[in-house]
Amino acid sequence: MIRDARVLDPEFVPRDIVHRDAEVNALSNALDPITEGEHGETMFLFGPSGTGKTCIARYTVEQLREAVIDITTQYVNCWQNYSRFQVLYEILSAIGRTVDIHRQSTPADLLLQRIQNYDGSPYVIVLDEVDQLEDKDVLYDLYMTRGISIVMIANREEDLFAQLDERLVSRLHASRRIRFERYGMDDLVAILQARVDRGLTPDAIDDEDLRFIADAAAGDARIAIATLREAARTADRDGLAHIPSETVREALPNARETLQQKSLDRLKPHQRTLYDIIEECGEVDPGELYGQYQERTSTPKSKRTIRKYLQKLAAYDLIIAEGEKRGRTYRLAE
DNA sequence: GTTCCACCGGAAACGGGGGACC
DNA sequence: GGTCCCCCGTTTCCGGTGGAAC
Repeated sequence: MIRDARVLDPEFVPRDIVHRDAEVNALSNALDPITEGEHGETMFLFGPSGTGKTCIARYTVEQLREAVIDITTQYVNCWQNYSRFQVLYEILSAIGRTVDIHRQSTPADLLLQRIQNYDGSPYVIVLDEVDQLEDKDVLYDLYMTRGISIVMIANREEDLFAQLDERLVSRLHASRRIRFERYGMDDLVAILQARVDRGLTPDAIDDEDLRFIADAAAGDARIAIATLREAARTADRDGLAHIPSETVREALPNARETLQQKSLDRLKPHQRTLYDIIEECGEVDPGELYGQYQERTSTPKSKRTIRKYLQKLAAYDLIIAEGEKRGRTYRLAE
């Protein structure tokens, strides 16, 4: 039944984008000067998870690569590459100047210097999850580097700008922003249908079941595609030529669990302990949480480190930190 | 209204690990 | 081998803040 499993991969970038024409056009226009050998505009893409920001950025950059023969591009996930050094290293690696760079001892300033000295083809950098960068000053350095066009992706505009210093805010104030709203029901159905057409055999799934998935995903394309993938894999494993409705319904919780498990797998052991405690307690205040954490760990980290871990868990959407300061409690995300 | 205190989060310091240089 | 420099995870310090107790 599965003709092309890549299409069902959450990272897959389709050849044709459905229902994001305005966003694609806005980003294409901003980067269009590059086709004339000029500099692209600095862009921000804002919106909730699963609204297609990363997909649109990758797609548009790919289109640009097809239009411009001589161009360099790099996608950097600032979640995985959150330090100044890591970001600069990723950017430098795309222009092949990292051979003699050592991750433990080379000064980050040397990496920046090499990027600033780069005088090759136009360079487009996509910085995904840019709000997860620990050192935001690197954005200023990159902004001031000529020959580089930057596309930055984050969930919430207010949260990102609250983290930037005034110098950066004033520079980036004029940058263009594209806001991504949650997908509507019909949009999600169309996205799923496009994946079905390319990835599955004809009539592999009923329209009604596609609508069920779209409805249950509540505007989040990640969940919708993961559910389709889960259902298709189950039916394929069972040797079926058609995905039964009950398989689709069973796939939904499994898909959510798979997405959540991916986040859980990225946690360090101490972070996982914290998650387990919060899961068992339902809702817990910081004092109680740290007390239980100390009991379960032979070499507990400091309270400050635990607060950093909890911030990470919240940023992963695994937990919710409710209230401020002393009135704060932690509980699992829905 | 005031005081106390738990908690948050920024900044600086610390220490381990690793490469470069002499 | 010793020293220096750097990155990075962690700890320490501390000012700010909101809720509880008085």
